[in-house]
Amino acid sequence: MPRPPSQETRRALIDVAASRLARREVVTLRSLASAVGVSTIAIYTYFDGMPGLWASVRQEGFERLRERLALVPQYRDPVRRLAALGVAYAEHGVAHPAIYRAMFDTTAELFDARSATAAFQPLIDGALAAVGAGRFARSVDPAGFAVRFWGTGHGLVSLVVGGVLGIDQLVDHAPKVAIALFIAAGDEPQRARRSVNAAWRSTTLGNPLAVDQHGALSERWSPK
Amino acid sequence: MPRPPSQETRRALIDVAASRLARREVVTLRSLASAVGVSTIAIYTYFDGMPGLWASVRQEGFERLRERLALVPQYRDPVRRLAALGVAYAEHGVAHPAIYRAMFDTTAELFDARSATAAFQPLIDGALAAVGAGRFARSVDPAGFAVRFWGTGHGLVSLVVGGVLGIDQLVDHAPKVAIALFIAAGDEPQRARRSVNAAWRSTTLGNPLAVDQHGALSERWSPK
DNA sequence: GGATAAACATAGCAGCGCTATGCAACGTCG
DNA sequence: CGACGTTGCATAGCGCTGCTATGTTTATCC
Repeated sequence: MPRPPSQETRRALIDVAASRLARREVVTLRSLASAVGVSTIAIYTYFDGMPGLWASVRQEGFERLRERLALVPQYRDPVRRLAALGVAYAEHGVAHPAIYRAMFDTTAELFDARSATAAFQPLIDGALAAVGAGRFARSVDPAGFAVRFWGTGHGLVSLVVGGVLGIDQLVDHAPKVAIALFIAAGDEPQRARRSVNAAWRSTTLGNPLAVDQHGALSERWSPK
Repeated sequence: MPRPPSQETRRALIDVAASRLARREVVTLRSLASAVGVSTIAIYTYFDGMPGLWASVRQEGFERLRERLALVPQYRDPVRRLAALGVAYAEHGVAHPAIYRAMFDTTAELFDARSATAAFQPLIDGALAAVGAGRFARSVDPAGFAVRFWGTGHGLVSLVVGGVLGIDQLVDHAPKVAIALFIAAGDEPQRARRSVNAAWRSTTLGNPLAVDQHGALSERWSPK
């Protein structure tokens, strides 16, 4: 009997919020409503207020990250694939700093964690493959390795996104950290270096005008 | 000729802001002013508005971190000292999550970066000592190593502070990452493990009622 | 085609950061 | 030592925020 909600309005609100975030414009209830052409009530109908909208924007961010990581090829070399996932993660974060920040802004209300879990699943799969291929020691727990790989990478990326480190420092240090973790997981040093260097050679980091995998021009990154 | 500003009022405003932050209370201009017993104008007289106050709170956070790291003993083993600095950093961040978050909230206005630099200086000195003692390869750049050590640790700590990872995961993964970085810097694996394990054995992490170095009861940490 | 329940608009609430105005307090002078 | 001038500081009010009470519209079901 009830009137069905308009999924287009819901999507438009999330998209406009993400867009305004990326353009570094203020994201207020009124600005969103007027940009979409609805009244302020819509944010309550669809998201139960601004905290709920932020939760949806974060979820959208993890979904986009998942899509991005899903595009990373299945290299024959499992360690190279892990390194490529790391590069893609860094590129994505640096290309979309405002949304990256929002994703990890945990002052906001929790959201459905499944989208975040899904985004990181390739890392666990990659570590599992590296163990299976004999590149990592059998004693390595794939999920644990994925946490270390992601957690350390997140540290560097978030510092770049926050303007504390420059992109050049990310390009300098991230491969070194990855190599260190791969070797610690049991990979042979020479092979680890080769796999990581191959992945980092092809990065578009530092080219802020690069067109990303979705065909959209990257958010310009500018150090504060 | 002018009337001199009251440094006590200035300090009280910063302290109350840090205290309210730690208690997870809202930090508003009006709440600060009424808690200190002054009018809202004081925030403008001393900090030129709320952004300036946040900058001062962040600076205070880095100053406290510096004091904490300065208490780490000068072990004879330079790698053990680096590991102990890492433990102290993690303990400090986990004990004061709200202030830690504020310190790295780079949406706020920039502040005098010298306090942040001063806080991290021990890491650079430590890496330099490790190179000097022959534990790290001579080719290792101390400042670069410090960035990797800090950046990766910051990643894990910020995820714990944000409620994404649990403290148990920090205790599990941080030592492994440290060992990986030390070995990659040229330290002998056995010695690296010994130094790191010695440092992490004595941590009070996971004991939320621990009294910190300043004699104050730690901010209770509760996962969101 | 009327009943019903949700979508949605309008208007107004309290609270926010900020500022124009005016007075009070202090160090520097004649 | 008292007038001056500069700054500290209080009061009141502005425009904005997120939010909600009220009433109307709209799509679905019987």
